[in-house]
Amino acid sequence: MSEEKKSLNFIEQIIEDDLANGAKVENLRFRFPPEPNGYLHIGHTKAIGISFGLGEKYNAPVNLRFDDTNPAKEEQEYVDAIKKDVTWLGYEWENECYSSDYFQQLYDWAIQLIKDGKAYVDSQSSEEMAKQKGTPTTTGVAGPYRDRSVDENIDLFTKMKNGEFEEGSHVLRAKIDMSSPNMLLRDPLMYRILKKSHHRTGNDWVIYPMYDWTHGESDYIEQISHSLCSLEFKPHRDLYNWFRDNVYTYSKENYPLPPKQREFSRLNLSYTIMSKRKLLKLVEEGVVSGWDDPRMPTISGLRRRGYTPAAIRNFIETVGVSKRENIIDVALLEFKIREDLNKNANRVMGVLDPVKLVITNYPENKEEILIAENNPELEDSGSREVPFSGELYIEREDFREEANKKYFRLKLGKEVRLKNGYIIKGESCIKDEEGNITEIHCTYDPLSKSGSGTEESKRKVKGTLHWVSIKHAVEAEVRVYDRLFSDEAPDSHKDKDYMEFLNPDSLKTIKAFVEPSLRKAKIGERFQFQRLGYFNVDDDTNLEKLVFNKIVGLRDTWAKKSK
RNA sequence: AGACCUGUGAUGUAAUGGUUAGCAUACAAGAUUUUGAUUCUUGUUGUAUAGGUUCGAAUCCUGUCAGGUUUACCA
Repeated sequence: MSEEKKSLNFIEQIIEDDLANGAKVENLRFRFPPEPNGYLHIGHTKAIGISFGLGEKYNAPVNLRFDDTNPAKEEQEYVDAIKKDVTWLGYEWENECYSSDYFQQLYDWAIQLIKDGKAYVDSQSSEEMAKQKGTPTTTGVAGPYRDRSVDENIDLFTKMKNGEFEEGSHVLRAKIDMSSPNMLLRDPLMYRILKKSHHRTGNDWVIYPMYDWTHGESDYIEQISHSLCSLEFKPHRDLYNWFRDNVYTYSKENYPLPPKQREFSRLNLSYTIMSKRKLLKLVEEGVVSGWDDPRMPTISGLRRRGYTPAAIRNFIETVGVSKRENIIDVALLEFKIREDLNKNANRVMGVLDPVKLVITNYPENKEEILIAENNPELEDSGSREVPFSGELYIEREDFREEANKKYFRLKLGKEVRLKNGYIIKGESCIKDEEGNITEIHCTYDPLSKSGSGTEESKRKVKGTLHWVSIKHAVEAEVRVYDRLFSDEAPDSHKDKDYMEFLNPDSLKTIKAFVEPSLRKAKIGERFQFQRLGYFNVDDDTNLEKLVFNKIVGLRDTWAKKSK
């Protein structure tokens, strides 16, 4: 591998600088810390790619840590789904960690902070506290409980822990600075009472630590060197450091390396949304069939749609890392899956919108076996047999009675080639009362068979059509997807709800006919339906029913021009 | 608007004070093609803005403008 002077992104630069300033490469350690309250989406892949990518680059461990401090929203189902998705993407974590495993340590440190006069129990309502907090432009004021004695604080906090108080009656707050320009430093909450069962700790705890108190200290316990998160946590950094520096004075023998937080901009993709809450609503309201609906931007949705881990990882790689807001064109993601599948997916023929084609001079009842290359882009991918006969299906839009020279497909009096087969000439067509074409008649040139080596077989005709032999065709259900939203940034409008932009035609279910070799196709297998696009075999496939998802269409300059 | 962050073609990103600002996607033209695909060639569009520092500025400084974040017992 030629490591051409590949430029470093700003995070890699920070790490290189740290290394140059004495940090040891063997102390590098990263983490990916999802909250198990929903399914991972393409946006998370960026965070995953950054931390696990750094792990691969520096041969450093990367933990998968579940940030499970809010039992009201978190479930084991999500933990399992997240593990499956990260694994599917091809990453291996060093340790599977849970913030809930640190609840006791966090509690012990909280006691020390109280003893040092750096935390206190507040017994007001959240409204009262919010009022005292001030606003970004006005400073806050101290509440009436801010100067409780250490003994009283210890007593109250112990009782909170022991379940002697109701939810909402008391909280533990860090005592920092009510006039800080950073609102997060105006005595942030560390603990609240929550009498809910936790998916891992059950009913052991009735007080739960808040994100800010938990996250940095979890990094610290795991000795994460660089805690990388998205930009909206930038203001939390001061608080991250405040907690870290205090705890460090208590535990530097056990945990010698203080971690540091750095922030990057999150990924946004055009024509979709990236908020777990909003995605959950699509699931709950039945707009989609589930978290893994192929139209969803979730990892599980992309997987079911037929995306490959390689394509997604390449996409993330190409997108890069910076600190500016961005909306990445979904066309880039589509390019990446085409790039992968063009190289790796076998070619087959299927007709999505069939019309009958009869070859009038083809001997009655004759059948032939034609040879078709599996993948001209991949050496040694071999070939397969495709049955041919005098009655075929072709795509309805591949025939016109008459058309101008720009139309390369079948028309009356003109020739095209049937892929892997013969050159045919349009002769006539039959229509029903409404004028719809029901049958096309053509003649073929028996000497023009593909690969036969004859003069005739080498003739150049402009168009080539895909087809299936009616007698041998296999019926299949094909699900054709369009973008879920019609707007480029559906949740960026202040005056309109993202639900207003739902595309009513995002799913079309079609009855199609495919070549018989696909009878043996396995769930998850991907193919290029020639001239149409890439498709995979959906999970709903069973012995009676073959179901395909359209992953993405081929690039189609003709469709663009003919508009 | 207090504080903080960010502004490079249509989109994303690179250039770490030093040649005509690079790459990918997108778009366009041509060649090749038994997929109007692929592949190949070529082309179009950019340093938000005004000053300053410097021999030299996308890069450093200041102002302006624009966008974002920040006032949850969520993470």
